[in-house]
Amino acid sequence: MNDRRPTTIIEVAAELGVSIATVSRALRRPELLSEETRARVLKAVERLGYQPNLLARDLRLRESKVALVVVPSLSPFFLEVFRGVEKAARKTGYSVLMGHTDRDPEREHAFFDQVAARRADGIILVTSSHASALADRKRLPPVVAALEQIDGCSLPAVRVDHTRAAVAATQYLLDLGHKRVAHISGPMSSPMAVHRVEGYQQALGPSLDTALCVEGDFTARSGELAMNLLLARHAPPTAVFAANDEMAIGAVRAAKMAGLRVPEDISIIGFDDQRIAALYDPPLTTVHVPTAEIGYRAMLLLERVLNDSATDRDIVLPTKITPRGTTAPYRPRGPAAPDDEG
Amino acid sequence: MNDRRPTTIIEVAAELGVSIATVSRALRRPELLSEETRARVLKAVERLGYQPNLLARDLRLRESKVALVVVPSLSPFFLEVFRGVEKAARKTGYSVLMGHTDRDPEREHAFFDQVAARRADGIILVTSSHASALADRKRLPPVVAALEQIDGCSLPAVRVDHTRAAVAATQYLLDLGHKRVAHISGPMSSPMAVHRVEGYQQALGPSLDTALCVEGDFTARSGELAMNLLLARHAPPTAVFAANDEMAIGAVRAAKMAGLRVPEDISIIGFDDQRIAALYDPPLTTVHVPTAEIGYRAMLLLERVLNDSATDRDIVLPTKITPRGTTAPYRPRGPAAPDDEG
DNA sequence: TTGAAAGCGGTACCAA
DNA sequence: TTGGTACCGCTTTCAA
Repeated sequence: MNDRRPTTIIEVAAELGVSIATVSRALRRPELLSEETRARVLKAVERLGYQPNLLARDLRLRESKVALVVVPSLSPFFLEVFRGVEKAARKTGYSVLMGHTDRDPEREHAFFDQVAARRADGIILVTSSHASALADRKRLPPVVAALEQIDGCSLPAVRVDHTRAAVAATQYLLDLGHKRVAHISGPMSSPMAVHRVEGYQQALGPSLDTALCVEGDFTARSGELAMNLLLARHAPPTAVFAANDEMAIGAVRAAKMAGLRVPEDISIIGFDDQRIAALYDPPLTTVHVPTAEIGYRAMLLLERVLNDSATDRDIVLPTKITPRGTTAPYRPRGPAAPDDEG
Repeated sequence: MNDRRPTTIIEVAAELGVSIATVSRALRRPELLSEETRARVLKAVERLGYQPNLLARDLRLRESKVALVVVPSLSPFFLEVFRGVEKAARKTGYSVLMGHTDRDPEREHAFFDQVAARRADGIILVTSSHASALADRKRLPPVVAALEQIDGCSLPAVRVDHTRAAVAATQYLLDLGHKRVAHISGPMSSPMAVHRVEGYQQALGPSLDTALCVEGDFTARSGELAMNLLLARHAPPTAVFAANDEMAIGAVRAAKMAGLRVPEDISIIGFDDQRIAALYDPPLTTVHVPTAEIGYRAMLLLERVLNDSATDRDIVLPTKITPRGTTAPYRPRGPAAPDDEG
């Protein structure tokens, strides 16, 4: 069906009796050609449906104009970052290759190799994994970190301050009057999760009760499990800060299953503000992270890194507590209402 | 920082005093070399950190080993398809480029051009838009349709039968005893949405009430709006089939806001079985679509199309009603419970 | 078993 | 303003 090979620059040139240089110029440096020649060439290009072979062009130009986005997993959360990257890429004429590592260092390496092999010009690393792949590499490809800085490196980065945001989330619950504020963290293998616990701990200071901090793995299921554990404590929390929205939703489910009303009996705050947060019932109070914006800026930053080679910036974007339906001021609870006593 | 240019095949050859052909062979056709030479070359490759330039290789070989996945929008739904594609790609040695069109024909064209320009070998079209870009193209790139066949073409495809699945979904509600079953459809600009309405209509047959069919646009918000409309009818539905999960969730919200209990007062079934469906409260009854599997098979099919050039298959995968918490047998409802009377 | 060399399809320098 | 041509880095005949 598709047996004819694509038109090449040689055929276009032959068709018009001009040199291939002229055809090339008509496309890349039209100002160098006479009005007339340019028009003739362009018309022929159109007629023959000529498309320059990017492989050849890129080989000659030593650049591929593609950016590689590497995410740890294909979740809606990272998808938002990707969306931002893509938008910026379209604006700047880049194509975007996307890959996920499943937190496998071997696969991380494979993506770096893609750059070494010139399939991409640079990498946007949206990863929360340790920079294992980065460490033992002789030659680093151009790379920008998104979402958070890679531990131990000081890459150009576009990110948020996870610790500060976690402090704010915890403080938000404290300000609501809650005394026993628990935390469901992400896996300690994820630096992002670590930074968020640190914020929780900072906010609580000396009043920190380690029994109220349970480790999850960022899935809803783990949030459910963690919540069950917390509710089984003899002094269960009245508020919970979960390190991401999925776990927060799991926690809400577990609370409901245990017969608690959210937010009347227990407050829960998530993190990220994924789409599901606003959609959930009740809508989830959470920390908004400008994911798409991060991706957008990261791509722009990568472009600068690729061009100037001098840029070395660390862009920190603000987060924002977004109150919705899963948090409420603390009110003492019990089997009966307080005024039953009197 | 990264000023040294990458090692080329020439440098490796020079280092060893062999020809570049030998180096190339060590990597691509090792069996042609003597044991000893091969070992020497491989060691030098390792030592120098040589990575063949894929641009050059691809130019020579006239293939890029990249597949382009084109989706209409960056939603978690399409992400699942992508996940499957990526898995198959990894297995078969392809890289995956992803792009979304926002249903803009111009951008669809742009992606086809990427193939014409040899940045990718073929396309996996996960689109529900009309094949506008396909129609007015002289030379079609190798393309596989995923999720559904493109109207008017008969591309190799991996898909589900949307109409049949919609019949089953509607029938499921009917079997539950519901008489007034409404439908919230996707936008009629999407063939997928059209196929799903058709199923709804088929299942209802002559008893179809056009007042019970409202058009949405696949967003939760539109589901909410549609539901409000339906509840305002003087004979409101007792069951609703929404053409995707997001709209179904919007419908559930609207029902709750209107003071109805789901599923006691009204049953709602979605379509797709996105992740959010199982997470929602109550968990959404829906039609399971094997999205990742579709992507996986589509990539495998594309590879065959690219190689054999003879394949022309139409693979239809099964869907499955997945009962969860938003549907229940029909029971007449009123302002008071039935036994309040006695 | 190895080497020499002809491309793959462009870009851009140097001349004319 | 245009043409001739030397690359870009690799693969693969064809010969030795």
